[in-house]
Amino acid sequence: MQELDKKYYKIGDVAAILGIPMSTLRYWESQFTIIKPKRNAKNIRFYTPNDIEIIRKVYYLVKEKGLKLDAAQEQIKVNRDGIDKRFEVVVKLKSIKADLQELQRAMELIKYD
Amino acid sequence: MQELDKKYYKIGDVAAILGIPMSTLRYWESQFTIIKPKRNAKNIRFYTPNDIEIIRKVYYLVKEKGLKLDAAQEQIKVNRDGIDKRFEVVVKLKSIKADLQELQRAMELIKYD
DNA sequence: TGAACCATTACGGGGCGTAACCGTTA
DNA sequence: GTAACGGTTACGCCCCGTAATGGTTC
Repeated sequence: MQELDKKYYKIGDVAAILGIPMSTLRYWESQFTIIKPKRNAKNIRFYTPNDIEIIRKVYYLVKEKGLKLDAAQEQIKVNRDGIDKRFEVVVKLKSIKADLQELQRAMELIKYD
Repeated sequence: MQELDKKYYKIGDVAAILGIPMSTLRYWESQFTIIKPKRNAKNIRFYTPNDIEIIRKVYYLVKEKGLKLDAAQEQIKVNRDGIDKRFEVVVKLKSIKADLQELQRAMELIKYD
């Protein structure tokens, strides 16, 4: 749990922040499995900053790129995978970099043979 | 112009090949700028294999991934860019590979100093 | 003449909100 | 009481074909 996630927003706050009607936020929540704000004992929604980021992505994909809701949700999930794969590539490149540095050190030694 | 593009298909052929009604092919043609089959003097559509490939991508994006038509067209254009960028990376990696091979040759020479 | 093509239009289903209503809590 | 929240429902717009119609070519 990150520090950022300690702050919560009510639906009205989120609507104001993102410029999206509350009714739309509720509708999206009914359609997306990835939008799941917490609730308090009185059943009031509480959104974390992470929830808001997800909704921001949905807004971008649906309103600016014209994806259907299903497709948008799928895209968000796939994007996570994409990020993971890019991360793996970075790890491999760092490994290669280490090998090259090792090679460089070896060559330095030759100089002073 | 590639050899493949010398073969042409009429709309009924394409409909049979892809399992898409002719009416849908005509409708998509009216909605997409990237679907432009040639016409003969009698105004009959003639699709190249490349046209068919584009339509196949549209089908995949619209029917299997659930994108809107606009979004599907945009995706196909973006994908071309993506392919171009991947190609650029390959070029750079080949350049690096050549450098490394040069380095390897240099080290071989040291052995026999 | 029938089969395959053409264009155009009107209709229908589904997706996507949203307005409207009523109830509850602070 | 009023403002902000909750849920539910019904309506409406728009997207996406598709059926229907009538015309042309082979």
